[in-house]
Amino acid sequence: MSRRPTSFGKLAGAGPPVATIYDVAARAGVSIKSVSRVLNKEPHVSEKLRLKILDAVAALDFHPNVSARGLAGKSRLVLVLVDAELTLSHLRSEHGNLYFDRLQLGAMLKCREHGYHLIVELVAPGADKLGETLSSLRPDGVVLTPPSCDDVTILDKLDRAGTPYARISPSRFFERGLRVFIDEAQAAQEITASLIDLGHRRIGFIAGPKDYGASQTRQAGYLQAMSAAGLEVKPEWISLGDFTFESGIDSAAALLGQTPRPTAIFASNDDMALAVVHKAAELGIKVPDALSVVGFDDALSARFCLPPLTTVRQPISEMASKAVELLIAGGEAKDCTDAAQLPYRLVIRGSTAMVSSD
Amino acid sequence: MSRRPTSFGKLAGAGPPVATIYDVAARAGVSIKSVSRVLNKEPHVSEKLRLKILDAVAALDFHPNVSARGLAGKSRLVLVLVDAELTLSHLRSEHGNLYFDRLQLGAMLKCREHGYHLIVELVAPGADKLGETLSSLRPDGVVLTPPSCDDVTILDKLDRAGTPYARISPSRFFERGLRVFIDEAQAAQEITASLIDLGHRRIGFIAGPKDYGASQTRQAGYLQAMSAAGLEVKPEWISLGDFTFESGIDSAAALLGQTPRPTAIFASNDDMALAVVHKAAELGIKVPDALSVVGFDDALSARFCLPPLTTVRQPISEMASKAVELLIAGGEAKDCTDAAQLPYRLVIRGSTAMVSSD
DNA sequence: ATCGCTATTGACACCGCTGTCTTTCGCCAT
DNA sequence: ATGGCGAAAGACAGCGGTGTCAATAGCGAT
Repeated sequence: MSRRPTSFGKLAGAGPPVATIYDVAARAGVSIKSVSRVLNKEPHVSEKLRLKILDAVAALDFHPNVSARGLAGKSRLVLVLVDAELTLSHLRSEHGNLYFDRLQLGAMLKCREHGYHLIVELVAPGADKLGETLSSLRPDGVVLTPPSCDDVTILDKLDRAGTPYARISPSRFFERGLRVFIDEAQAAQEITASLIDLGHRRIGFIAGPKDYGASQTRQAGYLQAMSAAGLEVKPEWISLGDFTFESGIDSAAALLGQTPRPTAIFASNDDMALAVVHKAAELGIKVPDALSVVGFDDALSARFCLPPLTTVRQPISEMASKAVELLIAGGEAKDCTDAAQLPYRLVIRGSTAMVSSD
Repeated sequence: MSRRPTSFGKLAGAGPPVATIYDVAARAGVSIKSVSRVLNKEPHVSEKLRLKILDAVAALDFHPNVSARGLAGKSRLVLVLVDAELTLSHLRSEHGNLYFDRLQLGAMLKCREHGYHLIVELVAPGADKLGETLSSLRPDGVVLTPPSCDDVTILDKLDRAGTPYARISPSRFFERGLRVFIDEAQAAQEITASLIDLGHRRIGFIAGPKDYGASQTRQAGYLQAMSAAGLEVKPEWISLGDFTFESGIDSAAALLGQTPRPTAIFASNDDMALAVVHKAAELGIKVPDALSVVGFDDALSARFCLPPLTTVRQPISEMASKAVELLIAGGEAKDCTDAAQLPYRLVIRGSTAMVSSD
């Protein structure tokens, strides 16, 4: 047994005494290594010793020091990277956005459950400070959200640092890192079906860039819903966008210029859906009376535009929780899953309605 | 010079090599202590050495390990305690709330500025896990917001742990911890004056509990504005509440039952102001047409009720930034301020209007 | 050239815990 | 009893920094 002087009870000026592993070991009459074994649920500890140690731990209200553990092994820190531009734009617009609240809540609770802690850091495209943060903090895992989860620079830096990361709803590079996502094909199919149920027959679709996996998937869902309903899809009903508002304007113009024009448009993301609403207003087409519009993502703006957008919501909080879970599991075993699919939810808002007299 | 084997370049399985202070020392041909001195801007380092070391630091892209520093000295961690109930209720209500986004952004940027990191943790009344978090994380400081910044249990635990904390907009125990706040008296005076400017003469006031400092201060501001405008304040115009919605209902009933009744009511917090709006609707009194209502705090609900509430907004982001600044300064010097006052802002919304024909 | 002093610099212990390796213990077979 | 063995428990060396104190260097005064 070590004769190292225990710090417990010393009357240092700063804070009151805080129990260390040495104090616990001394009180239980064992070596610190045994205490460590119990704390980490390692095998090879007799039940008798285990109980004695647990007693001492409780009596001293001992909690292992994160820094010390981090120095010797895992940091037990999970880093959440918050996108700088996105955050700033939220703050500028007076719109509330629950994305980060939900995200953090989910991540935080899961962290707590496992004795991990959540560090929040801002990241700007280019990720100047990321390398510094990684090497000085050495988090056990990083949670990424759109759009930064698709930023090559960031992914590269993480790979180079050898830090595991979980990407929430990535829209490309599907082979990189751990991933948490929803079944986009199914969701796309379902939201298309909801338009069909409202009586729509001529339903236009605005695709995303063809090199984005998400884009392909959503289009497949749209096509499948149409064919399942026995509806024909005219080639000109599908317009190619690139997920930006601007491209949405062009696509909307192309779609709405047709005769007869579609009575509903499914834009494969909210930005483009917003553009459709915008263009429709410009053309004097009333939404949802004369045109139903649906998007995808439940973006911040979707909730606050006029009319608010019917779209697909992802369960952010659960996804964050799952992301942390995967990261922690990944640190403890090699044979763990590297991806998880969660249930989505259709959010019906004011931008859709029964088809008007056709 | 130490002959300790440098870890730089070792081909460990996990991550790529990361420079340590030993690597820097070796490359610069100095002792690690000198490197440490330079990193911490300590005196007693010759300019020549300093430059050599800085060169090595840059060349190796070295960033000191937070865990190691934490173990030996300061943790460089700032903890933000997020109120559990508040957060959950935000999530339940579909209302957006920028409070935490603003708070975190401000705190985060200031942390980054000083090489600190932000840890976010949930805290529930009772603060079960707080002791554990404090003793295992040993943060250099904690940022508290309402309502947890007024929770005795939490303050006690922090004091007992000897952890410095900064309270944002505390409403009691003004002598405890570091404080960041706005000039409530002045703000109350100004918002009262704004009612007077709208032509109101009979302005009711709903006070908070008399043992709350904030309450006293706001009332003083109200009285001062009235007297500055040469307006009399009838005793029955002041009703005592306790900052809860329920007490606001009672006070509103008392105030609105008078003849002639006030044309405007200043409730000393938003919850009570909301209650006034509620009671007025019940009595068939239109807000703002027949009654102007103002609150205080710019609470979450203030923005989203109908009509949205005119109130006083605190600069959350700046306050958080200031809080972190105070905490960090406090850790480095003894003679630092323990309180800071920041500018507020009147937020004029739909609950106030020119007084109607009297 | 020598002494004295202060400004630099370095050696070394230590922060609290985990990984590795050794020692010791309990128990069964011989 | 005696040897063999796997499980239990401990000793000890780091992890990457910081604090303390001793060693050294630089430099004006004598």
